[in-house]
Amino acid sequence: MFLGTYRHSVDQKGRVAIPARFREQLPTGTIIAKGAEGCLQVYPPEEWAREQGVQRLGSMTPAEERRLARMMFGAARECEFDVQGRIVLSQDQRQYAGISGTAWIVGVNNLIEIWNDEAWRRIGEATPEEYTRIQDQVAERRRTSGK
Amino acid sequence: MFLGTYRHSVDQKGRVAIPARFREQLPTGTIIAKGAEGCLQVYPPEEWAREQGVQRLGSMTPAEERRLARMMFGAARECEFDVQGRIVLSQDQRQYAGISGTAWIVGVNNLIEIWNDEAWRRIGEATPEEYTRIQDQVAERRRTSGK
DNA sequence: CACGAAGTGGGGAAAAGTGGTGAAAATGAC
DNA sequence: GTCATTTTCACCACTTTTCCCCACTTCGTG
Repeated sequence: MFLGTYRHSVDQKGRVAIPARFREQLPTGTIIAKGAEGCLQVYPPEEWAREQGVQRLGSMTPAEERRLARMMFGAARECEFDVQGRIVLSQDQRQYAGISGTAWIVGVNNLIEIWNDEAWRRIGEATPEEYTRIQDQVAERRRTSGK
Repeated sequence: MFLGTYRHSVDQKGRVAIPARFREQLPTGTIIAKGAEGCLQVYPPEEWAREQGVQRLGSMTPAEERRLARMMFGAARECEFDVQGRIVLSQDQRQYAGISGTAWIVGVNNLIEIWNDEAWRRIGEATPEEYTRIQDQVAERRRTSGK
């Protein structure tokens, strides 16, 4: 389980330190991919396997799903850690996520997300009022849509 | 079962002592997260499991749920007790709950909440009249909405 | 009043994160 | 095919943060 938010620096070579708490849960075969809302997502092998199961292409696959699968799998890469526990974000990945200088590294239960400052401020930070409202909203939605 | 309110100090490192009565009911795997109305909530493992059960993030997760999952898990941490029985509140958590100097630690049946002075005075203290009114309000709401 | 348990505060060792340098590998030009 | 240039990655040194341990104070109890 990945929990917590960390702000780490990204140097000119695109290196980011993955928090030690996260790193020790990430075996080789961990994948980094593009994610929704402009973040990058780090998948442990089992979680990646789950995605592969969900997004399997075939002759009956609708166009939109084909597109998603191409983008997602096409842009993904295996993570390689250096001795200090850092991974290198490719030029392409940094551009996609708008990352330079610093990044937020966020544990989201089953996977990890990497965000640029501005996007995380918009998506992830919330006043108590906002947080309460969103929580109530999702709770209400679950209640009405039959759990 | 967690009962009672305690006022403890929060030092500059963000450490708070959890009351001994509470601590002895909290096994490893206890989680601290943001809660509604600006408090922090301490979940014993079973309570946390029940709470977050559904929310596994994947490419098929709807937007609202993604947002909530990011905020919820991003702000949560596993509690780690030192030898004195204290936990560390992260910078982010302290800011969210407006905590510095002292905090109220409140047992609320199945979980524990942590409040700043001012918020707890507002939320937690009530005159007999208020108390009665709120009780009746909740009872009425349950009656009308089935259950 | 004395004793023990619970809470508070601070200092130091160890771990985690950051930035830079140099060697090796890959790429491209001639 | 060779040489030069650029990129990549492994290593090293430094800074910062975390957390572990010790000592003191306070509170409740016998």
